[in-house]
Amino acid sequence: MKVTINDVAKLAAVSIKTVSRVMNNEASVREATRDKVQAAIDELHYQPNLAARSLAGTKSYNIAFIYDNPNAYYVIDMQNGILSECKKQGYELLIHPCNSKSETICEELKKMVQHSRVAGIVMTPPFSEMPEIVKTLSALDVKIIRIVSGKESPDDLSPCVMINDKDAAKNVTQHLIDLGHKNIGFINGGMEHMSSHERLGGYKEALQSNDIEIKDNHIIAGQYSFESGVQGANELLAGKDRPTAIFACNDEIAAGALFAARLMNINIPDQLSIIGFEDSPFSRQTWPKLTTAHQPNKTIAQHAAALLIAATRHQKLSDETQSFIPELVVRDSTSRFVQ
Amino acid sequence: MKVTINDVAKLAAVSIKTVSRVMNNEASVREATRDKVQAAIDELHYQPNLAARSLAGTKSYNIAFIYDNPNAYYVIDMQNGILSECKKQGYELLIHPCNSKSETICEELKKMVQHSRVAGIVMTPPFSEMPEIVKTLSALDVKIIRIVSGKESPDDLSPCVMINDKDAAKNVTQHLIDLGHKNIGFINGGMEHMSSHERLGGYKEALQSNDIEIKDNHIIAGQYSFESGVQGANELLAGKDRPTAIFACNDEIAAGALFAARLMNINIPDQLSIIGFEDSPFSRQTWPKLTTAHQPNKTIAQHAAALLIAATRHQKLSDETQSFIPELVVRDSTSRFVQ
DNA sequence: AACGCAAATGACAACGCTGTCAATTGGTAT
DNA sequence: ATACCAATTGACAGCGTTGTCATTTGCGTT
Repeated sequence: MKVTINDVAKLAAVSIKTVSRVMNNEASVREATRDKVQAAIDELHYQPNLAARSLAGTKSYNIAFIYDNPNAYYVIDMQNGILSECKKQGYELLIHPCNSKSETICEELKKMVQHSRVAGIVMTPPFSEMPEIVKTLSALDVKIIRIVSGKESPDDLSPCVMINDKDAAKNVTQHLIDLGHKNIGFINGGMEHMSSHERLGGYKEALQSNDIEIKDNHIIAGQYSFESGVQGANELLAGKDRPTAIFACNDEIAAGALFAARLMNINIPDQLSIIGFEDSPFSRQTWPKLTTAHQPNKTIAQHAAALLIAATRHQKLSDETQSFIPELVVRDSTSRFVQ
Repeated sequence: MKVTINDVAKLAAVSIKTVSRVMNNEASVREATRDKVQAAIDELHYQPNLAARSLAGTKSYNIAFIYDNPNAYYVIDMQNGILSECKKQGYELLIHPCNSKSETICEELKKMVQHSRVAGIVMTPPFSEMPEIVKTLSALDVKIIRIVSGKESPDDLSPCVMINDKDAAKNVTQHLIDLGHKNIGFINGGMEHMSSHERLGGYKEALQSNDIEIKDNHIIAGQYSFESGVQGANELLAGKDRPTAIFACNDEIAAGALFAARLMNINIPDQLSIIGFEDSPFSRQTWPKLTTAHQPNKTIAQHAAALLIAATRHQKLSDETQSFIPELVVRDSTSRFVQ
């Protein structure tokens, strides 16, 4: 029932140490030996015991995912991405939901790291954008990888996987401009998120490079929430200088805007185009379905996990840090502006 | 930095075995000794090494959560519930998202259980409602606990935590009846889910006990999705025998119904009451906010995990299996029927 | 005070693997 | 053929805990 390294060693007629070498892809194992051992491993369906492995070795085969995000879709996607890489590489994933606003969060995380003996940590916003936390944990003997919004690493505290919200927002805005819109409202997410700054930046850049005036009254400060979308849209649509399109900072806001417009008997997309951001399943549950920017969360997370695991093995991957640009997905909430 | 059981033993002037006994809450440790050891543990902030523990012991300190559910909110709640119990009891949680429709799912899960040496498994629908899977895994040396829809255990394959959808649906329907509604439509979820059957049953019971006729044309077969809600509502509201209230089998369906009604210029709740089920965050992102039944997923999952862990320790909890009744949450999508 | 016995404690091996370092191998240069 | 050296392989200890079983302790009896 239970196959140990010993069984494999016997079958392959080598020492257990050699089997161990093969398992860990270490150098200096003769090709012929490696094949022989691999054959035995396959025949017995041998799987190393993780507990023994991490007890004996100096290395750990655990990585942790630390998050604090109310958006369940986001978390699940990230988690699944990390999980699939862990599976591939024989790592265990420890999930740590926690409260980023807690006073003792630093202490808490430190304790967790020491107790669980994790080799590395994947951090998403807001943790990834809190330098104190990154600093505290860096001091421990763990590798860290952060998923952050931006075109470049915000600092040298750890490697990062970037989501290029700015360029994506620029493209999204350009889509509206290409449809003939010149009066484009913007409903922002909370300013404690880097992504809000980046998306607003992209929006502004697009307008500028098309010589369209940036109107302050068309930029609404908001939160990443449905309610904020309703409120923001009400504000934008109430004034006399009404925009013909709205760029909502994420899909929830867009859904709220959609709803507010509907209440005002404004037909979407004929009288008003609305565009979201993220492409969460949420964006397909609205009617009309949202045009949005697809943020490949699962892929991003998987890439981050791959980098992290490589780092814990002191390997370097060729494309160290990578930047992902969410891509425009055209659905039914945007259309050509007709005077 | 790294505190081992040895350090504690030295400080407390006892053997490591005694420390181990205290850590595991074993009997036959003198009170005075226990206190002495506990003091040392506290002073050094000792935390046992999980790898060593599971390597040495016959017991495993891992439990797995197996799921296949597109509803991210549901999964996150369940996961957090299990996680919090694991934390409390010093267990690790292995997360296993997988495809219930895969041909090889049984083999896959079997492999996982054997490799990860898990002591127990928490299963949610649809896995918990697939007898073959439960049987296959029961044959292995793992405890299983299932979260299922129903008032009583569907079988003796494993202990279950029940969600009493029927009584909850009855209460929900009664709420509509109490508001004066006599024409109540029902949009069902997919019939492959036990919960759909149960909720429909509760709806029917409520009508019957109030001597209200059950009209077949008021019961729409659907799916647990937004689209299904739109379609179901269209069907219900198109006929001449139009219901004055709709019981949607979950919040997504209800949101779809809400939307369909709005398109037909039917005012909610004045002209039509709509009620959902589950109380997912989703139900607070609609407008008006949904009256629904609160399903305490996190609590349910935590309870299930507690039972499972007790079982792996060969302990029995007093309230073996428990049944949860989702409770009515009145918000803004229902109102008194006025002729 | 001595005895008996259950309760409490401890010594030690074992869990399955990896790190260290020593032993062996095979190929190359003489 | 021989010596040499790097490449390959193996022996063995040890990771931090628990299970087993032997030993000691403390308490109630006589």
